[in-house]
Amino acid sequence: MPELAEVEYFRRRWDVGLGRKVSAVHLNAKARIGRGVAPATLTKALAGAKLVESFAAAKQMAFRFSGGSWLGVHLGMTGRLEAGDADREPTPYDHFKLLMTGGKELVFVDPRQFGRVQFWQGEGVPPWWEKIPPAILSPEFTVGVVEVFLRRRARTAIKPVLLMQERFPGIGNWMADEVLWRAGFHPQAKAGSFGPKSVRKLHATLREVCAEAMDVIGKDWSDPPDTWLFNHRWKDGGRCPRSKKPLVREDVGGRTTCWSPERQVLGAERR
DNA sequence: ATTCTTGTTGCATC
DNA sequence: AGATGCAACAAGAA
Repeated sequence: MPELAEVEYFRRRWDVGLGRKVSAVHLNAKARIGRGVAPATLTKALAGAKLVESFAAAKQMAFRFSGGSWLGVHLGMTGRLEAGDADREPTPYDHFKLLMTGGKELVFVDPRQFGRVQFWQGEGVPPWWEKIPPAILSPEFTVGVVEVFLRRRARTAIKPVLLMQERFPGIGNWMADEVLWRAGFHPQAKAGSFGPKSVRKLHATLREVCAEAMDVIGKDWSDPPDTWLFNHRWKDGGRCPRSKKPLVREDVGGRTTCWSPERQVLGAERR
């Protein structure tokens, strides 16, 4: 579920822990989400540490604690962050939990366990955090870098290309479909067939969808308006909010993809 | 019962 | 060497 804006939303759910100290750490050692992290190391470093600040970038989060300790969280497909008091009803998938002063609990819930936690202690930001490419909403995300990347992935359909985190950090399945639908490009158009005008259009639409998603979903997970593809994409018999014609759902590059055949025609990207 | 899933990675192949 | 495609991970939901 979690893409760019949902990740930002979940980051804020742990804000209740800011300024509080960790009184206990629970990591389910058998859960896949903790692969590579020793529960004892985590407990030793975090117990008594104060949660100082948090960050979200792409589909990742980082939580900084006093003492130079960093917790990284990736939510995978079904992960979510919750916060509650001591009387919070546990779920069977509370694989990681921080008990905080004041009786607050910060919980990482993930049924499928494609998500993960990471830990790092040292000067500055963790190495894995530094490797996250420039955000789509940052000045470094230029038309030029999009153009170069599309050329490099020339023979791949544009849909799976938009899912590549190395260039489009935070874009997931629904955002990729939303972008292509708004920009009017067929998901199976080859990345290499995009002309200069279309690359500019794609770049601008990526920015637009990211900004609107952060605004609508990132703040309080409001329902997106019906003018987005988002509200129609999973429904059988769903219709395009612009053309009112039936939407199509089909596998593209291994992922279910929804588009409006009326508006997204192969070849339109050549301009 | 069967097929689906809003993500990533590692591996085989081109 | 770099690009491409796909199975695997796990478990609930439809």
